[in-house]
Amino acid sequence: MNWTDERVELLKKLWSDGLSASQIAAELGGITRNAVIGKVHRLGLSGRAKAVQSTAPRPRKPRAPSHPSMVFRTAGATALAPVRTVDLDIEPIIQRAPRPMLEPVSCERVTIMDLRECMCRWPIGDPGSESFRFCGTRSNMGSSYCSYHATIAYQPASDRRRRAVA
DNA sequence: CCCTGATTCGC
DNA sequence: GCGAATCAGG
Repeated sequence: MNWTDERVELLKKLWSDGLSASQIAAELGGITRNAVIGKVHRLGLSGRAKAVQSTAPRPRKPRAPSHPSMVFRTAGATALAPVRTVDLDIEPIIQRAPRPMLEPVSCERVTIMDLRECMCRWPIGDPGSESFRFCGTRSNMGSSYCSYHATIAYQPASDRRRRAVA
């Protein structure tokens, strides 16, 4: 890979923009960060005004499932059926935070549309995240069996007057 | 250990 | 001139 004028100009730009050598190397492609640094020095570009972010903006690791039933197995060591979820345009409000569940729940899952007050239900994921969902079971397990279910309310984000409680 | 830039030195 | 190897630092 040779240093064409085009690549050198891009290198200058990215370097002045504060990108790290490895980032620039990835951007240019087919080159190592050492090559970038070497070139930068040969061009006399070293000594940037500011090293952008000393704290690396690392992507966050995905969190663990928010409900034990996502990972629990039944007594027979049979994996639970995949949780059925529904993608709704809702604005959830958790009125009581979930606590660890006492027992694994193995029963039919329902969407938030079918949730009732008596049902075991819980949020999935972090409120505010795109992947946030509600899930519940159709059986009436109640809090004596499942201490994890949360008392939740939701309202359509598009129409907050039509507030409903699940 | 991960990352960073700086430097050296054989090619 | 190039860049891998190496170094020093956060």
